[in-house]
Amino acid sequence: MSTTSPLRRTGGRSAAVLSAVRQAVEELVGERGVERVTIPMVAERAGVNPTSVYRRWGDAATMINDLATYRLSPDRPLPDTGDLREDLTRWAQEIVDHFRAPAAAALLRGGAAAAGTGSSDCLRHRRAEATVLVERAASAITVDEVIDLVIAPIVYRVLFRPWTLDDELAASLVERLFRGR
Amino acid sequence: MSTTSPLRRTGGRSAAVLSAVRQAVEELVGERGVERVTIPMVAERAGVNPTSVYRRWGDAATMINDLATYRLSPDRPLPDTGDLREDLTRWAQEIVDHFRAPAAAALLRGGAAAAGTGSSDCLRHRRAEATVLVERAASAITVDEVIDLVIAPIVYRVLFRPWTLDDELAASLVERLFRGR
DNA sequence: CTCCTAACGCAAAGATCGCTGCTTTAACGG
DNA sequence: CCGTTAAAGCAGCGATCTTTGCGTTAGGAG
Repeated sequence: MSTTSPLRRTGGRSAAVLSAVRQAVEELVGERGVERVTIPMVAERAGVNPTSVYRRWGDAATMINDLATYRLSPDRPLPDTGDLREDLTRWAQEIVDHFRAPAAAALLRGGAAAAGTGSSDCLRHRRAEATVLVERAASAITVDEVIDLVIAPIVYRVLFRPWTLDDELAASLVERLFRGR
Repeated sequence: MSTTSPLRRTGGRSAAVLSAVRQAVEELVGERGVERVTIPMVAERAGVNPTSVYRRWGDAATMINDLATYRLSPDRPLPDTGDLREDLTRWAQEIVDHFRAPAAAALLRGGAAAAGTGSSDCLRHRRAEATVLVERAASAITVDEVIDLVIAPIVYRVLFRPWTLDDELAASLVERLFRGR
């Protein structure tokens, strides 16, 4: 009997399963979209028994939420060049680059689909980051303007016109934000 | 044998099925969220045989995307006041009003979710409409600007912040389009 | 009105999924 | 090492979804 803490097994086989499943989820989400990823599918590609996945995560949504790591972690350092426009450009570029990965785009689609039911905004971190950048610079630019003029067009393209996510997009959107149209 | 064109049946029973399915999908997507709507479910509520739905659309994602695409009738008359700004404002207002209905918002979520699998854009009619308005006026405003500055912010709000779809939104977005920020 | 056949309904077969006992393996503590 | 037991594997069940073959209904053209 363990008196200190409930015994957990984190290494060896468990770690291998976790790793294999994580990679399989990322691949499949990118290939088929969040909705069309099932646990038996993931298990097969990971070379793991479906039961193991069911026992650990319960259902596909929980699994994807847990594993599909947003490469844009909330803890990552934000650009801080001293120039708001430069900061916003780099920040927007990060976001565009991120969503060019099919898996990331698929996750955004899933987030959009779920936004109605779970009232959770999967882009709230981006909004928080915009707030930091804007308030730090004490500029006339508002957060809502950043959302409308930079984030919204990026999101629109990711969802409906992903082939228009080109290298100049981030810079030109931020330019428009400052220039006015 | 029809020599002119492949015979299609659009009226009568087919139209009734389409209408019933459309209403059922809107209701169910609004109630349960896009991911949890299945074809047998839709068929039952529509009073239609599931086979008919499978034969017409193939799968749930295609069906939802198709219905989301046509929800705002392509045949409806566009505003034509002689003033581009006024036309765009009324047009944007129509769209905002439309998406304030929870069922319409839910369908857009479905369209966004399904946009990945097929390369279909359920907002392509809105883009076509914008093209008509802009080209008719021979203005300096481009279609892409209308999409980025008017449609994208509306879509972003519908998906992630639906409570911000207020009465002034359409007018203020169009104003920004003309004024430059 | 009549013919042709697209589109629908029905029913049964087939596939897939999610779950649950039970057995087997191997991670961690002593 | 050895013992304990967390976690993985296996097999099989029920439910639901999906497909398919075939008969029936009714839209559209002549």
